This record gives sequence, C-alpha cells and structure tokens, in this order.
Amino acid sequence: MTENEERLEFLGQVAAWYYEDDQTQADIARRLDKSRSMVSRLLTEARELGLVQISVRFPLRTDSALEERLCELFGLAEAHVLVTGEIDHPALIRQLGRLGARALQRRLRSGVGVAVGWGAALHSVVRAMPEIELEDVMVLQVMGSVGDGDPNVDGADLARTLAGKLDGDFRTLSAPVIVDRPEAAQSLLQDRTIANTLRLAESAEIAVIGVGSIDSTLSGLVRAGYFDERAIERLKKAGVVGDLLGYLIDAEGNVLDIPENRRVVALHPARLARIQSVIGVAGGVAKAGAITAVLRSGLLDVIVTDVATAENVVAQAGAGRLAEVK
Amino acid sequence: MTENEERLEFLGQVAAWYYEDDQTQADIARRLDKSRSMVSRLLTEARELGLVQISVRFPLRTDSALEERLCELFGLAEAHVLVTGEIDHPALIRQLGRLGARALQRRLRSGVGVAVGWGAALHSVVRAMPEIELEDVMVLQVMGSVGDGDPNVDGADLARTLAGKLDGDFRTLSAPVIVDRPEAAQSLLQDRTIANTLRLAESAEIAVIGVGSIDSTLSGLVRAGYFDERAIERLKKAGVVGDLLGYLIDAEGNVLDIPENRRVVALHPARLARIQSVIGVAGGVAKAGAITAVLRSGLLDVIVTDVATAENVVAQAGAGRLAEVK
DNA sequence: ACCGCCGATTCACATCTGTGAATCTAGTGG
DNA sequence: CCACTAGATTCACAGATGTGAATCGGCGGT
Repeated sequence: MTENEERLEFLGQVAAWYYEDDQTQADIARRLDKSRSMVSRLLTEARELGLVQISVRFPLRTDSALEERLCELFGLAEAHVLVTGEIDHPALIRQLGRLGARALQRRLRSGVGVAVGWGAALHSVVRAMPEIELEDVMVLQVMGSVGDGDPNVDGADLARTLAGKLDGDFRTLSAPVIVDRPEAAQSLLQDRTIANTLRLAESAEIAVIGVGSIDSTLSGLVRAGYFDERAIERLKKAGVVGDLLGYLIDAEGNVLDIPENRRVVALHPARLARIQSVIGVAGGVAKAGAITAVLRSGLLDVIVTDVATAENVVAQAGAGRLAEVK
Repeated sequence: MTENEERLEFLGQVAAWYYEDDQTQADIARRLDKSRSMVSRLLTEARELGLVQISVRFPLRTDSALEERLCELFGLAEAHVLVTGEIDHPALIRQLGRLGARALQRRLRSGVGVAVGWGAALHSVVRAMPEIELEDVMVLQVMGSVGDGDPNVDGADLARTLAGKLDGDFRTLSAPVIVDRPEAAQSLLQDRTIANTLRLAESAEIAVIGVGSIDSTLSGLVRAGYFDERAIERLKKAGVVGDLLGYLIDAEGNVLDIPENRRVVALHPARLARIQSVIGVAGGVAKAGAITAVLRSGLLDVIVTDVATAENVVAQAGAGRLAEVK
C-alpha cells in the first residue's frame, strides 16, 4: 500500500513536471536518468490512473425564457436550457453534462443519497463533476448494467466514479438492466443486495437520470442489443416513445403494461416520486418526444436540456394543451 | 460581447475535440478546413484563456500526530501537515497549495468575505482551488502588490483569480506593498479605496495568508528588491525573522517597531484577530523560523505546512517552552 | 486606383512524442 | 549454476506538434 502510494507520488511528480511546469519529456528523462520513452510511458500510466485531470471549460449560455416556460408547463423546480452554437452531438452531450453537474452540485451536501441511472448524458455529468469534499455521501445505481455494449455508459462504473469524486460510498446493482424472462427479473429484484440498494435509492434525496429514446441510434437499450428493428417497430405501435430507468413509457409518461416492462431490473419510475430532487439530463431533438413524455409524467423536478430540444418540447406540450382544451 | 462568446465557444469546441476526444490536430484541421498550424495556435489561445484546465491530483498524505501536536502547542483549530516524499521545492509548494485549498474550501460558503495575501504558496492555493458555485463571495487583497518581480505571486491577480473561481466579487489594493517613505504609506492607507478594502478585509470571515522568511532566496519581499543584502543583515540583527502581510516580525511574532514597518501598505496583522478563520500556508524548512514566530503570535487558526518544517517548528517551540520553564 | 499596414493564415522545418520490437534484469525453479 | 520468464527499459522510427518566417487578404488613407 505504501509502495503503491509512493508510486502514485512519483507518477504525480512526473506528471506535474510535465503538465504544470511544461518540462519536455526529454528534460524529465534526464532528471530521472531514464530514457525518454520511459517517461512517455510513465505519463501514460499517470493519465490512466486518473492522476491528470484535463477538462475544457468555458462559460455555458442558457436561455432563461425557455427555462421559465418549461418550469411553468411542467411544474418543475428548475430548468436548464443550454444555448448551443453549431456543435456536434458528442460536444452537446459534454456541455449538457457540465450543466447537469452544476445542477447536481448545487443540491449536494454531506449525508445525502444520490440515485443515478446511466446513459451517455449521465456519463457526461459524472465526468464533468469536480471533486468535492463531502462526508457520508452514498451513490446508488438504480438500473442494471448493460453487459456488453459501450462500457462508457455502464451504470456501475458511473456510480463508482461519482462516489469517488464525492468522497463517498456506493452501491451497484450487479444485474443486467433487462433480462430474458419476467421470472428472472422478479427474483433479481427480490435478491437481498439488489433490493437493499433499491430501497436505499428510493429514500435518496437526489436522483440523476437520463431519458432514453426508442430511436435506434440514440437508445442505450437498443444499442446494447436488447431490441432489434422488428421489436422496435412493434413497441412503437404499442405507443412506446422512450424509456425511463429502462422501463418503456408512452407519450404521457406512463410505464406501459407490456411484457417488456416485466423484464426490467431497475427502480420503478413511480418510486422516484418520493425523492426530493429528481434531475433529468437529456438533449438532442431526436429525444424531444421521449423527454416530453417524461416531463408529462411529472416525476422530474429539474430538467437539463438544450435549446433546440426545449423548443421542440414546448411546441409539443403546447399542442397537447390545445388538444386537451378542445 | 456575443462575438467574443462565440469565439470562446469555438475555441472550447476545438479544445474539447483535442483534449477530450483525443483527436489529432491534423484531424481537427481537416474538419475546420484550416491548416494544422492554425489549430495548434487555436489550442494555444484556448489554453491561455484558461479554457483548458489541466491539473495533476493524487492523494495527499498527512501526518496526524504532528498535526495534533501543532494544534496543542499553538492553540490552533486545525493543522495540516503534508507528508512528502523526495520532492523539489516547486512540487512541495504545489502540494501545499492543494492541501491549503482543501482547508479553505471547507470553510467557504455563500456570502463570506475572504482576505488573501500573496506569495508563492498562496498562488499555489488559488491555482489548486476548484471552481465552486457560491453566491456573494467577496475576495479582498490585503497587502499591496510588488510592482516588478514575479507576476506569478502578485496579489491583485491572485484575488481576481480566486474570485473568478468562486464566482464572486473582489477588491484589490492598487499600491505597492512597501513604499519609500512612511508618509507615503500613511496617505495610501488613508486613501478611500484602499481604506475601504482593508475595512472589508478585517471584517472578513476567512483569511488566507503566507509567511515570509527573511532569507534572501525565499522571501518575496527580498526577491522583489525591497531589501538588499546589507539591509537584510541589519534587519536580522534587529531581530527580524520573517514577515507577515509584509510587516517584519521577530521570533515571538510581534510586529517590530522599526522604520521599515511604517512603510508597509497592508492590513496590520493585529487586525487578523477579528477574523474567524485565519489560514496560514507555508512550507520548506528554511521558513521554519518565520513560521514558528507567526504561530507564536497566536494570529493563526489553521496552519498548512510540510512534515520537515512542522518537525522543525515543534522542536523550536519545544525548546522555547523548556527555556521558559527554566 | 493604388499603397501600405496589420492581422490571419500557411509553409517548412526542428523538435517532441508514442509505440512496436529488441534488449536488459532480476527473480524462480530446476 | 543455468535456463527461463515476466516485467522494466531502451532503441528506432513514424507521426504529431510548435514556431519563425513568408504569404495572403481585407481595409483605410491618399
């Protein structure tokens, strides 16, 4: 352990020389009396261990008019609408992450429980989260993991990383988010460890969740291979517009009573109601439909999204309202 | 303004591609249809604007036994003693900065006033400070600047940077820390703006200050050219062991009644007494004498230093005690 | 219309960096 | 004592990067 610490310190020293003092690898090699390539590898190791944090941060612009509109329409406590320039999707997700991290940070304090789902946006939130000194924070994973697929958006990893940054503890769900048979889901949900984590999660003070779209390219569930093209078509016909914590929902934000939803290993969205601050982070116009649905469910307290999507959501909701009046 | 924001966003985008997506400059150049050298320059610009934050962070070890000992000996609220491996002075200062930033962060909350001095260690504290979301924080510069010399340790810059990170306001002292004639100091101290800042400073909740040694290589004052070798010799004979906020002090931590101290433009150390949390950050055995003196003055509530120095301080203080007893 | 100026951009080249393959080193088991 | 192996280290080279000097392009002045 001490040996390990010494190595960390050594790697940190090297990284500091390189990144903070702008010394060249050759300089450092001379200093250590090693070859330059060695130094290159030491730096790689330091980076991999997360000793070097590189982040790009610049002021984020938000649209307060749209924010107010969203709050009104859906009875939210807070809305954050990112103003983007021309920007590609990964960049959008990154900026949303920063905005989301800010919203989360504002609510964090020592002793809270934080329930986290997963998804690209959430991954980005966790990534953007600075290290904070808190005590007794507990991070809870609330939806099972995807076995294969993108490990970048894996829930367990997310919970672990977030807990690390908050200097807190964490509980993961070691189960796939969707299993083959309803019975399997049942027994997993009743498993002591899993049930325990979920119980902790529903009494958490804060939840941070993403919103899934049913659209093939954007949905983590689809990308993970749980549904194929035919299944998607069928689900769409059944009224599915997206997912919340892995559960498929319709345009009103209701968890549909379909077989697929009985195979999900995750906190049930209805349980979010008890949580004081439920923060949803999702963006991209393609997700607007799903986001509108989730907002309609009334489960969110805070939404973090981008202008284009927010506009789309407002338009849909406005239309919905008119329809209701008629 | 908007144009500027757009440029920031653009630079941020480029920096994100480079630093977060690991794209090569050539890739980005192709994407932007510019030359690769252009991209290199854009990245430089982004870094200079502070859009890219690179920090090396690894667990800091502390010596809790020594910490307790220091607290006892000097009636401190907190002591932080950094355990260092073999490490050069800049690296030591950097790590102390991180430790200091942590101590500061723990005390920060919305609405506080923070008084800051300057010096290499403080610069490092500010550098290590993460951006935090707070409201109505006010950062006050409490000692004048050095005109020439190392702009890295300039007080005004320090206050500005810290305020930026805390999302707060700041007040600087636009005056040199030491002027030629006592009358000049007097009139500067009575200047409306300066007096105002100092008044705010003494009613601050937190102060973060360095400790100066009289030793030529380590003292910011000496390095800035305020005292030459002969002056230093004379001062040492007069009992000076270091400086606190620019005022020269003896081994007991008293501000000496000498002409030099009437030329200082800074908050008087005695005014620190009102401030709830006075945090001193300083390290390196060469400063042990000065640090001991400052600790004896009883003005500090928190000290942040390294093992070697702390041991030295404890030894001195222990000896002092024995002497007193006899 | 022309000139001259200044910032933006590119070119060319020296330097710096990552990495597969070769080499070294220390520890282990026979 | 030696053979063997795994990890540490270096070599060599391709590729990536920074930067002084040259070039471009627009714009105000005459």
